Amino acid sequence: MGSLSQTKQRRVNRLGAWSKPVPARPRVTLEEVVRRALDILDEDGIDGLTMRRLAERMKIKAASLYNHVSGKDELLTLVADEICGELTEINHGTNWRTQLKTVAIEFRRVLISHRDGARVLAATAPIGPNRLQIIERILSALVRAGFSAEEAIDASWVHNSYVVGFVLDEMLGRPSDTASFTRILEKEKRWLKSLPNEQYPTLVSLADQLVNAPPDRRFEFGLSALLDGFELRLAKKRA
Amino acid sequence: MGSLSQTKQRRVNRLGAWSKPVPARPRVTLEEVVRRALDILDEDGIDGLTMRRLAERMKIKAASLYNHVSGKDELLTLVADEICGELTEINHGTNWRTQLKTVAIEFRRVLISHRDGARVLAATAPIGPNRLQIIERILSALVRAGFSAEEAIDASWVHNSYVVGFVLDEMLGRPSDTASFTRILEKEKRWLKSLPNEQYPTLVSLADQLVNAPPDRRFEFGLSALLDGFELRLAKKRA
DNA sequence: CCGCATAAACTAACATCGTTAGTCTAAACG
DNA sequence: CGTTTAGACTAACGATGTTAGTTTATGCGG
Repeated sequence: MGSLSQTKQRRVNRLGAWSKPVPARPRVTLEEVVRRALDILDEDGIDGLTMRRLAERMKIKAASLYNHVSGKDELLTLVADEICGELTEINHGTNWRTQLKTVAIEFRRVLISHRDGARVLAATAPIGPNRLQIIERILSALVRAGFSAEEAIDASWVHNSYVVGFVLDEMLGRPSDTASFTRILEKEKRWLKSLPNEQYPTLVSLADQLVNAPPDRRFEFGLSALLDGFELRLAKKRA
Repeated sequence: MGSLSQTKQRRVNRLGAWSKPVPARPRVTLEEVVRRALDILDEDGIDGLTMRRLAERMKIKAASLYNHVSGKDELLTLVADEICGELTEINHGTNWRTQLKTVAIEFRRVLISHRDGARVLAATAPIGPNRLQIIERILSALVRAGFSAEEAIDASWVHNSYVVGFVLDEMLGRPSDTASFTRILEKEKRWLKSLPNEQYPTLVSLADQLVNAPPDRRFEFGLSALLDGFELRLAKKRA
């Protein structure tokens, strides 16, 4: 991953009253930093994940974090990979389609389980072992299934960005609190119904179903459609 | 690169000295604010779009922006809608599939044409007339084509989040400068090839094609697959 | 067992950021 | 012409990411 930046500094020993006793040498590890960051993310979301708050939680000052991480960007990248580490192994016994479906569903579940998980993924580069592992698995499954290299690349990429994009959209403006969420839904429904009928006839007439549409069904609808499309291309090639 | 050279002008509140006469009543309009914000977005990206920089560009102080906009969130929402306003009218003569395809391709083109356009969309609520109009069109096209209300809702939602999610992913970590972009691609290719073969065999072996895969083809691949899936469901229902 | 190099903590500060409070001014209107 | 008021202003607050320089204590070679 990114090289850790370390500053070579001239050391000047000054004598004087050492009135403030404090530190120790190995206080925190990188793994701990990442784990704690993920904790904060779960509690307060990505906007609450601050270098200062993270440091405070670790009983450390903010500047000290830069001994373990080159900046917030690298931190988020590590958190993203940590999240992706929760995906379980792929089942090699099944066919490509159920593999892709399983990974997608599990991926979404994991992303939802961490507050702003999708936003973290969408904001960081797809590097890091766990994240690469996911792509590798999808890609190899497609190649083994008979897709050409080009098709496999396109399909795996699309597969990945569909999941992340969907969850990102799904979670947009969603409060962590469940009660206030249903209140928001109610408000949205009323708002939808109130807008001009001439301009948005379909939107207005379907307002209720639009708001109440279960995200799980929506996700699987799109996923199935996508996989159907993939399958069709594979079938055409065999013919 | 803000220059500090601007001398602060003394202004005495109470008695005596006035200094520079200044203001006027209707200095800026909301439309102008949004348009300027979009200009800045294009030049410097979403991180460069700052209330202060926007104000400066309009020869106004930052606080004055709050007379036109409730906050940065609303500003971004307006910018998002402004971007969506660039989509041209849908062609009602064609069938649903080409309509969805045309909108998707045009949508992506527009999002790409504005720096961080997808990030703005992904960060704001889907309100605003232009943005709603897009959903309305897709939705009504699907309903007219024979999809059930539920299917049309799911499909239009997926269609929308696919486009935004794809472009978001596509543009991740992409510099505005073209020259430095190809340099980054080269570096990524080398990086991909350098990682452990045992863990990522497919990724490594397909490194070149992975990096050189044209985004346009990828986008249309996924889009066609998705539409194929939609079409399949429609056909099944008719049977 | 000791001194020293160094990793890792610290303090302090900088430059920005979004946002609020309160003041003032000039255009609009009766 | 006086009053009202939208819309500008100044000033400040509290955060944020990040850098520079300093201090400390631990591990290691002697």
